[in-house]
Order: sequence, then C-alpha cells, then structure tokens
Amino acid sequence: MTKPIITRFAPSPTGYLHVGGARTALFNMLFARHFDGLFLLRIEDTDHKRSSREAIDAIVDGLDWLGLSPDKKPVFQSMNLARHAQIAKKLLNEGKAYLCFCSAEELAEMREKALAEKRSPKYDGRWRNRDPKNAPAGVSPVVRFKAPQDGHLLLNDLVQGEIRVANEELDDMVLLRADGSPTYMLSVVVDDHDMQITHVIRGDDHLTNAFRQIMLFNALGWSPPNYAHIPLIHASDGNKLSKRHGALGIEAYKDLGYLPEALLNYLARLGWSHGDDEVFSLTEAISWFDGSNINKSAARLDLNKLNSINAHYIKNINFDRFMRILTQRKEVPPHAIDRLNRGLPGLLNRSKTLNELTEKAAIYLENRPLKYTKESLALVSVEDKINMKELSFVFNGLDGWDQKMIEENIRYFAERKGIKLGEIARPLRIALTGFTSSFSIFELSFALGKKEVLARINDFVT
RNA sequence: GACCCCAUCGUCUAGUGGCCUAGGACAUCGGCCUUUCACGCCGAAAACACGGGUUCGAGUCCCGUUGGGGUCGCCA
Repeated sequence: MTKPIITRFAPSPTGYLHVGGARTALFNMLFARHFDGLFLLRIEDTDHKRSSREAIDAIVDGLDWLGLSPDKKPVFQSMNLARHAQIAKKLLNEGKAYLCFCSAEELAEMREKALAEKRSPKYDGRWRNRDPKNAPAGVSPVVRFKAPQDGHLLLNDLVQGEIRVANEELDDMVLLRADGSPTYMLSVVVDDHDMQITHVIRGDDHLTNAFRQIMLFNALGWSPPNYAHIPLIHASDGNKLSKRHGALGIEAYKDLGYLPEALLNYLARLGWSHGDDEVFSLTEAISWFDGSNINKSAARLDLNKLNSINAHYIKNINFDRFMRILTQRKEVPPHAIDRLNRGLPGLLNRSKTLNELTEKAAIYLENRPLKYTKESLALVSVEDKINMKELSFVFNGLDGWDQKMIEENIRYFAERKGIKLGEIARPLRIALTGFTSSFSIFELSFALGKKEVLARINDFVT
C-alpha cells in the first residue's frame, strides 16, 4: 500500500476568499480526488491581530458555495501553537537554532545598509555564534533557525521544474517570536508534517518559501512534501490582482450572477489545460487532473470568457433550480409560475448571468396594466391598434394554445391582411411587453397564456 | 538592488524537434437564419518578444537581450 495523497488549501483568514485562492483550492481538490486522496483545509491564523472570524466564515462559505469543501474538519493552526513552540525548543536544544537579541531598529538598519550596498537585504547572522550571556538587558530574544550556509538546495517543483538556490541566499529565519509564538515558516512545516501532507499546491509567491521550509524539514529529519507552485492570476490589464484592482471576493461573483460550476470550469481552464477542452464537468476535470499540463506563466482574468462559460451553464438550468434562483432575488406571484415554466427556454438562451436572467424574467412577473415607454408608443399607429384588436378576435377563437398554433395564426393573419409579419409583430410585442425588443412573440404569447395575452392586448388598444 | 520564475493571436490556451501553411475557445468584424433581441451556423482578421547558437530541420533545445512577475518581515 502506498501512502494516500493528501493535499491542503491553507489560506490566512485576513480577508475574503478571492479567485486566486479559489483556484488554488480547486487544484488541490482536483489533484487529491484524482488520486483518491484527501483534500484538507487549514486556516493559517497564527497572526491573531490580523485574523478574523468574518474572514474564516467568508473562506469556508466561499469554498462551500463552490463545492470545494474539505474532506475533514478544517485545521486551525492556532490550535497547534504549543506543538510548534516545542519543535522550536527542540531545534534550539539540538543546536540547530539559536537565540537572537537584535532589536527592530538594529534589523532595519541592517536592511538599509545591505540595500545601500546593493546586496540582498538579509539577516547577517550576528547572533549565530554569540553567547547569550552577552545579551543586552531588557531584550527578549527570538529563536532563529541556523540555516546551512554552504552548498545549495534543489527543488523539483511539479510545475516549475528543477530550481536551484544557493544556501547563502537564505538567511536565518525567525522560528519563534519574542513573545514565544511561532512564525508562519515553522508552523507550516510542522503542520504539513503532522497532517501528512504529500503535495503542497500553492501560489507562485511561496516559491522561495519552499526552500526555507525544506531546510526545516531536513533539520527535523522529516521528508518534505512534493511542491507544485502555480502561477498567480493577474487582473485583466496584466497588473497584479489586488483588493483595489479586480480582486473580488468569491461572494462578489455569486452576487454578479455567476454559477459556481461555471466559475469552477473557468478557473480550472485558467493555467491548466486538457488539450482543447473548454467546457467540462468537475468529474471530467478530476479524471484528467494529474498535476501535469499546468502552465508556468501567469494568467489574466477575463470576464468575457467567464460570461460565455456562465451562459453555457445557464442553458442547462432546470425549472426547479431556476425558481430557487429567482425567488431568492425577486417576489414571484403565483400566477407567474406557469408562465415562467413555459418561457424558461427563451429566458435561459438569452442570459449570460443570473442577474440578466432575473431581469429578463420580469416580463412574466409583471402585473397589468403594463407601462409603455414613449419610444414604444411612438412606433404605434392607429392601424396597428386596429390590427391588434382584430388579432385578439383570432386568438379568442382559438381552440387550444401552443406555440406552433400561435405562429401559424399570426402568419395567416398577416397574410390575409396583406402586410408583412413585422407589421404585426412590432405592435404585438409592444402590447405584450411594453418594449420594442423582446423574445419571439410566438414564444412570448405561448408563455404568457391566452388569457393574459388577450388582456394585455385589450389594455393596449383601449 | 540581490535571488528566483516566466514569455504562442487583444485574452485563455494547444503544441514535448519534422504531422505547423502554428490548432481551439472568448472577444472583435462580416454573412446566414429571422418578427425584434438573443441563440445557432458559416466565414474573416489576429500570435511563436528580439538576437545569437545547436541541428539536415526549432514555436519546441542552449545562451544572451528585452519585457513581465515573485521573494527578500518577530505577515502569511
């Protein structure tokens, strides 16, 4: 038996779940499922000051909405603080870490000096071999990792390939803060180990962290997980995605009227590909997603494409789901239900987002008498009204009411009057909707129902 | 600044040395369909960043340039 694949999505709860995070979660989930493994969620809340309950809820709810809920209860990193600190102490005892008494000012100075000398601004290891007895009074020390200084580290990244970094580029990172709390770098390593994470799939911005983390794994005698650093998502103009710039929370996409499966499909296609496949189900994605074919370069967010994928999924919405969506957004009078049911195909065909869908559905929700726009009425002549009146007699005499029958009768009516279909269609459209453009009048008439059509025409001509 | 990463149509991408006269999707433009609006269908325009190698042959391999991105916290 080989070890099961375990992945994790590890956001810090300092804000909402954004698209980049959602895609990272997706990739982790896809990969785990593909190998019949586990997908876990770990909330990285070791920074109390910046973490919030609201952010945690936003992340969990966002994942839930997308259908990316983890296979187990989320792990809260803050619950493992004692364990992390204990590991740091162990390193300290083994001489693999040391106490550093540098003040914040001292560190800042060090950085500025390095920058001024055009060197990499890193900690110079001044307390590496100094006796703690020489410590200045009143300074509580941090614990720093005694990082290897010679040689290099080789990372075989699943996405980026082989990357080599000289150890001298990495400085002695802080493991334990002056108040005794563990830093991110320590916590991640310990938790990834304890949770038996086999594959860390995360944003590109963590690439250099991987080297520091591997150092720690090595010092602890643990074997590091596999790493896959996926490129970041940029805003549509190529700039970095930020809160001020295009980075909306996942719930914003929900409010904008995107379907979760559409967003997922779009996100999966951003940076990953399976040949020329564009629209595919989650199940298909899972069967295809084995960690290969992930792009190395950053991708831009493109709402046009999202819209088009969303439109595709909207076409597959059934009536029950449609009603759930609609009633969440609008008051639906009982008399409208049958009309909506009949008019659904036309509604779905014409909407790229749920918001559009809801707006378009309004035509079936409205109560008589309709309001006609000035532009509409300007196009209506006395003859038009006479024609409508006559058409209503035709409708009234109809035995039955389906789209085909309606179409045939309207066409025949126009033919008999010796006028073009458009001459009937235009006023009828205005009579039924109040607007100059709408769906097919045949479709509309059918969906509205005979009684309502007759009533609306009557409103219109009188 | 140092280190690391990246680079195919406007955008997302296919491409793993000959199948590439570079394919698909979105967007754009034109046409068809047609009662308007959509949908759908057909078609067009549109890219290998640049310069050197390697090779019989390079979008594909190597080097450099340029451009973009990331990291360099007692944040994660």
